[in-house]
Amino acid sequence: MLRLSTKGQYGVRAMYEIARGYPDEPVNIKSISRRQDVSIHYLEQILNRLRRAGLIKSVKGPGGGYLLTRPPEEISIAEILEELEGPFALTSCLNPEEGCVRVDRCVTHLLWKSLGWQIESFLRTVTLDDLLKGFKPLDYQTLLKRARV
Amino acid sequence: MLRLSTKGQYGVRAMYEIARGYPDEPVNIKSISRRQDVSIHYLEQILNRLRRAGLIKSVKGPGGGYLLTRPPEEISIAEILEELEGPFALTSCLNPEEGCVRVDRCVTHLLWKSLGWQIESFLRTVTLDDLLKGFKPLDYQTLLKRARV
DNA sequence: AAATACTTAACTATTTTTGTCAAGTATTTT
DNA sequence: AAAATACTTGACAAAAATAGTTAAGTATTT
Repeated sequence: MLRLSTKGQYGVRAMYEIARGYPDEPVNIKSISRRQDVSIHYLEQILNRLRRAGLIKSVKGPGGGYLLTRPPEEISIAEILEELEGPFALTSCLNPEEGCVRVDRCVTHLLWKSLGWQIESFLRTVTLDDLLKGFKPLDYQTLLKRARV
Repeated sequence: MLRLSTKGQYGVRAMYEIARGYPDEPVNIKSISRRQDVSIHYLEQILNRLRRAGLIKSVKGPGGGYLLTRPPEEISIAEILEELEGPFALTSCLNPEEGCVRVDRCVTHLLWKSLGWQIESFLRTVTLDDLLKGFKPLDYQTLLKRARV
């Protein structure tokens, strides 16, 4: 249930590897593949989307690879996942493109929407920099502070 | 991404209908099907699992149907979803039955685990009674209080 | 010119989801 | 006892999503 696809998982792990080279050491796809146990071809597919989204840029030629376009502390996990997996809509009726025909009568609509908010706001508080420093679950106090509630 | 299956969605909606009959009015499958637009056969499959899990009981014969085994305020959405979709493990490596071979090296392991906790603890604070009363997203203060942080 | 490295599109196997179908069993009412 | 109502169970199957592979490039630096 509520499973994250491998695309999202691999994408975050790849971004972690690229973040390690920030700000000026391009990380090539082969080393990401080796360190994270993901096939080069599959990574290409994933990194392509992240590049088009502007989260990373590529450097061609020998010694080339991928670089973050912004500092690790400014890139949240939510951003990465949104690019690879779309909006945080837990049900198809919450997807802006599909819509819901029974919103009015639906007793669970707000529930799933709230859960989506919870997930999204949590993931917005976690950045690549947190992963670099060795992510530890944050206590509620810190979470609240970061979420500016 | 992170999509809830229809089984989980329909299950919660069916439980809502059954909760409306609490404590002594059995709700038959046909009326759940009609009110929630879900096929009878599919509902049978879902209600069967919930019954085996002890969340509901069935009454046979004319006038029969399904009844909650506990008051609506004691049955959380988390309980229902766990029965229908398994544990809140966002990645297969977090599933107790599968396990993870690279926990030590995995930089995202704790992240997904924390997210799972967030989701689960949120859903534990929402009960069928909340749905009956018309669920409104709770503010953080109330959430914290309910979660006994 | 050669080596390194990224780019893109098309394709496919596998798995999961979302149901349906069929053949029951159990209980109550008349 | 018979009929009606209602739940019970397991097997099966179509459709969609996921997870990846293959192939044929293009771009840049040394």
